[in-house]
Amino acid sequence: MIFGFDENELKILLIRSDLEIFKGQWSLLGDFAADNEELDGAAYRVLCERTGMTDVYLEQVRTFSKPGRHPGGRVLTVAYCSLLNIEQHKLGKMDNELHWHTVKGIREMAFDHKEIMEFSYTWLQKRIMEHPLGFNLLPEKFSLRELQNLYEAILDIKLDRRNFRKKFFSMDFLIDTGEYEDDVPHRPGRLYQFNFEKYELNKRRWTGIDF
Amino acid sequence: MIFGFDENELKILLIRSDLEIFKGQWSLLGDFAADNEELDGAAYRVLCERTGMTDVYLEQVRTFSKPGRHPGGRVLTVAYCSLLNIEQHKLGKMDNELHWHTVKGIREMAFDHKEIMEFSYTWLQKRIMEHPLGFNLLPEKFSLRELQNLYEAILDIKLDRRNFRKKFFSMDFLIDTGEYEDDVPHRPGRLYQFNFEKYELNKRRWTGIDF
DNA sequence: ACTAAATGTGTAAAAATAACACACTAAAAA
DNA sequence: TTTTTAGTGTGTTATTTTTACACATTTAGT
Repeated sequence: MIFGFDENELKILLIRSDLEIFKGQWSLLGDFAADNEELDGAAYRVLCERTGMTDVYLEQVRTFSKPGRHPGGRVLTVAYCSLLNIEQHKLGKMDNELHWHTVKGIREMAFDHKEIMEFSYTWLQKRIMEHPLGFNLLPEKFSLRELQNLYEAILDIKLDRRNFRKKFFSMDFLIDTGEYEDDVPHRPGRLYQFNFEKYELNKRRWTGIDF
Repeated sequence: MIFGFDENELKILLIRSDLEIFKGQWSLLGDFAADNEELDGAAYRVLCERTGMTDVYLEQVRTFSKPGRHPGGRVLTVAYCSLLNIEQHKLGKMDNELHWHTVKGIREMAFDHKEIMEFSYTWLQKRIMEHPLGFNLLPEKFSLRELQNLYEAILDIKLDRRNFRKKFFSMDFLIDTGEYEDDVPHRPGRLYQFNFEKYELNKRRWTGIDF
């Protein structure tokens, strides 16, 4: 499950299924693990191979094991969730078979991947409430508005501007970089702070997913 | 990971390792899944075979996959967590090779089972804060004191009597059965309510682990 | 008879969360 | 050029949740 965030929507990276019976359907990225490969490493390998990116958030979600879930025989799938900056990925050359889909818009998928996706999405919604993972979906520097849009998209709810800001500042993860974004069209509003002042993650205070 | 609760301590059911190199060490209960078996079902099968019990809480925790974690070759372990009423289990004839250990007292285990146990224990501590799972470790009818002792043992903290009671009553999961326990030595205290009045789970209100 | 340990009970403080309004700015529309 | 619309900045209050806390009472143990 490779998630990205673009145009204020949560996206997921999919590939066209290469199996005849799932022709035209989309499937999650995956691969078989080598005999001597730890699954964390295998998932990371696939991630890097497919996206060309490194240093990406990745965490195990759950194992799916229904018999018959793969037409070719018995296959267990250990699902991993990854969050990356979609812009950074798009800058590299995009594999032709890969496509970013909106999470909300997907109707049908190959195998039991719809079920896996829905489970992982619910998992992510919960996870993001407990750990500051959202940063991984944004560029290094971002505005509060971008961050709030991200949370609203993932959780599929509206958040209060003031409470959101209060919450994040109280956690003390954000550093005000003092920079402003200038080369995007200005929105209404007095000081542009919310929209254009850039923040970044305070890495001294946040050293991992557990806090 | 088969957890039980006895003598105010969290216990876990272990078996002596049958491998020479782990001689004398304890290991978690497990088995290989059959070719056409869903892992949920396989875990449940092992659970029933070993304990003779049915209708037991069981949930997937995580998959462990380090190469070399099993001397006989590549083995992936999908850990499941089960909570059962230890009294009920003890009433059946106890397999000679099985033994209930205190979770806190275990020093060494076969394979990487110590790591799996610690991960699952942490998982359980978190899980039990979010879902009312504790009931599964107690007999059908139990006192508030038993329930509090259980939470204190699992979380390894002291809880306030009044706040604990308030919390559980506000959740509205408990039914006062009107019964009292008489055949155990009375403890000090005025009305015995906390210690001896029996409650049971309100199954109308609690239909699963998600609430 | 006395001591020790555990009980029953309610309230107040603190912390976290949720709700809310108005003046201001810029873009878009008229 | 004016008007409308949408979006911003800011602080306070109310609500809810969580935590802290004391004393009279009861039984077991000595």
